[in-house]
Amino acid sequence: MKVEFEKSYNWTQLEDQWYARWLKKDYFTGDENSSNESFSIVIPPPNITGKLTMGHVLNNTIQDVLIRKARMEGKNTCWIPGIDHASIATETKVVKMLEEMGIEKEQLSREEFLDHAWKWKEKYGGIIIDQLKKLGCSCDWKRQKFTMDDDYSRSVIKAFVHLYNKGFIYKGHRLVNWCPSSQSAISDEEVIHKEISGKLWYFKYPIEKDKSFLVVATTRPETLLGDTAIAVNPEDERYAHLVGSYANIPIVNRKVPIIADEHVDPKFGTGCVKVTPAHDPNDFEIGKRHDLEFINIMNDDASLNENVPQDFQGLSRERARKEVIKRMNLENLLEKTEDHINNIGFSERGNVPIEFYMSEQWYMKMNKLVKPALDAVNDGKIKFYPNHWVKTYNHWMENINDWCISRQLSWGHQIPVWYHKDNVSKLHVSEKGPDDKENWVRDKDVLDTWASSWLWPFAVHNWIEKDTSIKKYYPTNTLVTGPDIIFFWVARMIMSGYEFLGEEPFKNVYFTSILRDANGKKFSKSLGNSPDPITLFKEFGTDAVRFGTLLMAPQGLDVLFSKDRLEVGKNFMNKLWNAARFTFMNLIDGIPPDIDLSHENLDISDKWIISRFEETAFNVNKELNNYRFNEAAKAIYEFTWNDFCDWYVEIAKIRLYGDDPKKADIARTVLIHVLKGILTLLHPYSPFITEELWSYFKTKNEKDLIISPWINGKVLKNEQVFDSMDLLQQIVTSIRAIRSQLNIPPKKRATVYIANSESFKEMILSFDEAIKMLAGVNLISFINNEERPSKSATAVIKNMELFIPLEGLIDIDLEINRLSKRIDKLKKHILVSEKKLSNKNFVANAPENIISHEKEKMIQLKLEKELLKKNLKMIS
RNA sequence: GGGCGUUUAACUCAGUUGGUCAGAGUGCCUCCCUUACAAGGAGGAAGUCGGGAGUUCGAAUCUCUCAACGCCCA
Repeated sequence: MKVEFEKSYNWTQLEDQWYARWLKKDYFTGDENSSNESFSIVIPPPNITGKLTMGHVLNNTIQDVLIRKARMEGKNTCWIPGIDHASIATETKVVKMLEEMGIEKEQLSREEFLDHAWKWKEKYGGIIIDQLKKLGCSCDWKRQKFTMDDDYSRSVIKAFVHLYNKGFIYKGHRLVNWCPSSQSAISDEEVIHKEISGKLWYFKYPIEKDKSFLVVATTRPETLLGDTAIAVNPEDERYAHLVGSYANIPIVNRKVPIIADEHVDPKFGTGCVKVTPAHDPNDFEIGKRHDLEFINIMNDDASLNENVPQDFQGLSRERARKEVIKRMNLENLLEKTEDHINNIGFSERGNVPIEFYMSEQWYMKMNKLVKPALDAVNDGKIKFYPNHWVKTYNHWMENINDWCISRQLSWGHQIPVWYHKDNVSKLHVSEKGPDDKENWVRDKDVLDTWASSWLWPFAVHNWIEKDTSIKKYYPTNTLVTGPDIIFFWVARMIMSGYEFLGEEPFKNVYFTSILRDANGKKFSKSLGNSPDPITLFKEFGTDAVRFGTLLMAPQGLDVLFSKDRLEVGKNFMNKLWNAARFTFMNLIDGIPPDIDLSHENLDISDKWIISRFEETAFNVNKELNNYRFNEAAKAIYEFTWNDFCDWYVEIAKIRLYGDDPKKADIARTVLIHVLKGILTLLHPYSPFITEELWSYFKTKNEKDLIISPWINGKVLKNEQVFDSMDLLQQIVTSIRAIRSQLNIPPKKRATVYIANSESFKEMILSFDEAIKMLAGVNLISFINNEERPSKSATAVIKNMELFIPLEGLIDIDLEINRLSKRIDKLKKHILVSEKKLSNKNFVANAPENIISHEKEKMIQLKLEKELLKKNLKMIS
């Protein structure tokens, strides 16, 4: 047992100390040989380019709460951490770094580039892991995985080959979402649609047969250079006579057909559109239907290629747009320009508008993978919290498109497909590759990062060897992640789980809140509005940040984050620290002798605080089981502050400072018992401070808090105790209110007279001392109805009247005012009550208990009103 | 255009199967540096529960409708 107790909690030192001890004691490591029930979580692997954000704090604290609680419950816990190689993001960073060193990626061989990338990973990839440790995450670090570890990579390749052999993976030549910044294809999910205010240009295209013009509206003038048709709606009578004839594309001077296609919206622009099959998905379909020419006019970086007139070649798309407009204007072919709101797709990573680009890519067929994944969620095998995400999930799954999985990058898992040198159409697909490697060329592309991380729940184990850990820890219990990656990751993990292991990857999915700043703006790097968690840890203490963050994050709603709200957490930690310090300071010879609380003669406050604690523990469990982390935190907070500190500790002082050592020991024992209970319940939220405080009170036989038994709590039927405490609190609060409102100086002791006290007299006598201490009273005197003191402030509790004589103490007018206000309020409530009870329908239809309750309520209200009126008369 | 969510005190949120004077924290006002804690204690003011309609004896709660805001999809 410790001897000193600092005046305030000094977290900076203690956090690191405790974390080091937990690691040393190996508390975080899952035991594959344990026969205890398993409880496992896989971390959503943060990106190696990333630093800890408040989003990570929220997400990982929740996982830590789950895993710490399970550990205390005696389960065989395993929280598997790791990081994600993040193809595009990492490659972008490495390319940039190389540029700064004066090296062009193109100058390097694949191997040389990867060498640089690996070095970069070694240098920066571990930052976020260290930060997670600062946060206190109790991950099984011995199992830490990286998505490009050897065994993990083999799993990814194995999965590809498996799906290829099943016919689920194919190569397709079509329009893809192209990111000109990373110069790679990206999937539909990586395209972010934004509304941008732009323009609509009206161009005149000469009609071949009669030298008149056809006006088309376009948002993308530069694609004119790749137009191969003009299209109108077949129902559109304005243009019916032109269908089948030809127009001339200005600048390029190309003769193109005027066609009719149902896809054309007659209400858009002039009802007449230009068709650029190689650069627009709708036009691509039109092109196929009408057998049009597909002219690709762009390079990989979206500059114009050799398929456009010489003076446009090499121009950026932005430049080309200006030039086309200029030329059209010069030739008098620009009819007008209108403002227009454009829905533009941006590349998620590159943050530039995407192009639709014709290219050959690898796709994964989704239709067969979807079914078991859809069923699992809809049959409740996998539960979502909040449940409403099921609808979003279903909608996406039911309208799923094939998944473009190839990326034109080097950093990632290279696609295990080889093309024969003599005949490119001859493919080899396998994990090992062809035996005669010299005759084959491997596909240069790598897989979409999500096509590796969708295997995460089982590839973190040695899936290929099927080692014991996969049996122990798959399926996992809960996935905690943001709703923004429900399609990218959650849905795909469910599909892969069923496809490869025939079982769901997790039983529950908790979708976290989205963090916003105080103005409701989403936290983002580009806005720079996201606070640095490490700075916050230093300023408030990590426990306070964890607790405060969870306290402000309601299930299913966004979080408006502000530092002020972390103050709540910090103050709470201070309160807890001081409650423990108080308890500790009152232990005379260390922890009191072993007192069996179930047999000792406890006083009402003891019984009350123990019952309230059990009830709180019960509620905390209930809330946690429903993933209501804010509610559970609130329950601990309110119990600790309002019940334990404000009432129990204050009442206990009577015995601690009294002269009966036996009674004092009982109070000490209860204080320690409840305090340790609070530490237990709070530990998952705030592990450092609770472990530290625990160390002051733990007995020789007890372990560190992190592995001490969890408390489930129970609801004790203890009405007498609750009624007594309720009465005490009412009396104290009423007296305090009178004192405060009538400006009775705090040091001035008051005398309280109680009339009509028969039924409560004994109860009141039993906590006579508590009332005196808590309410600043020197004498409590029971009186008859006839001897009511004149000139008193009064309160009515149950049917008792409390009198505090005013003579010499205060201003009578204040009391007159106070009583009048209360009487007005009572009148209002009585009116409502009377109206209800005089309603025949109410009396006839409402259940008996409601009616009797209403009657009783009205009697009480009336009684209080009458008594107060009487007293008002007496003093005025 | 389709879907989802939100709307309760100045702010952030609770409010379970409809019935108990509609609650909490922060902020605000008053008093108090009382020997665990001023990062604290005591008290107080503050709400036509987004608008409208309906169901019901009774609606913050159920139904419909309108509105505003946010997110996702097309």
